[in-house]
Amino acid sequence: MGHQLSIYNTLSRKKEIFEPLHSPLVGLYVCGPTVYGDGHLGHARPAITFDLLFRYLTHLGYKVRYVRNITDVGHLEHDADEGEDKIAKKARLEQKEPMEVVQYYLNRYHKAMEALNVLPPSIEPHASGHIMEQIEFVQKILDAGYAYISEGSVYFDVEKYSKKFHYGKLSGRNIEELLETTRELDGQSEKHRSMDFALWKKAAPEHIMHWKSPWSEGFPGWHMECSAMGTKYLGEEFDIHGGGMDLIFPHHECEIAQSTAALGKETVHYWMHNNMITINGQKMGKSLGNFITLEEFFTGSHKILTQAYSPMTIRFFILQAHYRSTVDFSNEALQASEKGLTRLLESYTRLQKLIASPTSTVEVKDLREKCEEAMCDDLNSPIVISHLFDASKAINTVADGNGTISMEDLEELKSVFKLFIEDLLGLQTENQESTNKDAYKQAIDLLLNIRLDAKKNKDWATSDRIRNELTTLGFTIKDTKDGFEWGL
RNA sequence: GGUUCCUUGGCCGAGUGGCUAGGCACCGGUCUGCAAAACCGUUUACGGCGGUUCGAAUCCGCCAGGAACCUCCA
Repeated sequence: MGHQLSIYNTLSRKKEIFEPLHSPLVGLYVCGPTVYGDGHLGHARPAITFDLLFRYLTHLGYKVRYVRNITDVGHLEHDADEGEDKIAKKARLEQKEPMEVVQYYLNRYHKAMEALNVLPPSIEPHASGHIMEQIEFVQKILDAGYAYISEGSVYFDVEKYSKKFHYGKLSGRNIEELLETTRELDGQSEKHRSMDFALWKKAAPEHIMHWKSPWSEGFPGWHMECSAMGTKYLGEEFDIHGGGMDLIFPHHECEIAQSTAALGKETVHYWMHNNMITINGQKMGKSLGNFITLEEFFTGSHKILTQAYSPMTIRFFILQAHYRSTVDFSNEALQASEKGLTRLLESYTRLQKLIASPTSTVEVKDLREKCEEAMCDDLNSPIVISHLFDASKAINTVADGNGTISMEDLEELKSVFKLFIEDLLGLQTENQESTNKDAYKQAIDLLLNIRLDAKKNKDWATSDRIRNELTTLGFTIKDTKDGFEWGL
């Protein structure tokens, strides 16, 4: 390894060399979904981004503890302190237990993640399973003097906190100004200031999810779960915290404030944020109603989609852009990704069948190095992919008989492709259910061998019939110099 | 209004001072019974105007357009 991993830290707004606190151990926390609806394209972005990070850190030899939470309580609609709990609302509408709603959407989320070949995290804690930890965390903030109790709810005192610490350091918000302009107390609210946020909320009578606490029968504020669960599983200081850019404010800013107030120190060393997926230049999101669920992508059932897209196409589409860029959805862009992915994976299949020669006419020696370099540069997956395409051109040249490759180079190329395509980018190479059955494979081979004989006898009718009928069934048939290739 | 960021060829999308990104599409060619695939070649760029520099897509300023956050969102 000639390179050091550098990652962009939102705190400093620049790339920094990654130095773990307790190498080889690495703590990674990523904000997971609020499970009150089906996962959409937007959910796939952080999942895939941090899956790539998880895989790469592991490849570098780190022992990663990856925590991705499940928000199943406390996430309110409309206003952080006034709206209805999202899970509870869904449960009310569907006349179900809140946990029934949670389990249903969580199962579907897991299924989608598995399809996208996103590795499961080491720990997937539920907010509702850590109420005690959250109550203790709130108590610590109260004890430290940075929170106040009002009508059974507990609020974070942003003004007091900002006298000693920097509230706004992550989002770049200037809180001094806001404090000036909101000096007047708002008599309508339990809160002293509009910018104060809830650590614990007293449950209104209609709320169906509530727990006992020293202050009231109620539930934790949304930001609380990440502070409590992150520090519980990764320690009071840990390495990386990730999530979508839209969570920077208020969620992550509040998390920093909570942890700093309670523990007196910075908990997170590197903050990483993936950018948004847009549709017609606008953010794709639940609240905007312009989202397409992952299920709809896989089946092509959304009206905006001209076809179905496989999970691997979605994954490749996302990896073809850098995680800190916005990426704009369109059928055209997805179809381009689909074709590109096919090209890449077909050359990978061809690679397995190449015959070595005494010498090489293709250059493969620095491929591994170039790919590692790109990954180390803040996970630049598009560059990795461009290098792999260069290599796939070399593979095709050799496969066509227009070049040669030595045994040494061939082994290196196989090793690099396996590492980057399968292990790191996580692109599954074949549909294992359909092509792994030997009898099935041999039957297709038999048909195509019959076609080959027909071709030799210039029996084009038989030859074309076999090709056309197989094509109709969804196969792709390609003639090569001395035989054929096929796929589904 | 405040904060942050973006504008690259027909489309997507890297690149942050000099060296062909890459993919998709298009066109020409090789191969093929035909087709597909593959390979070779070609074409289309850095929002506008200034500035710094020997040299700028890349740095600085202004202008235009767009986005995210400031209320829940990945």
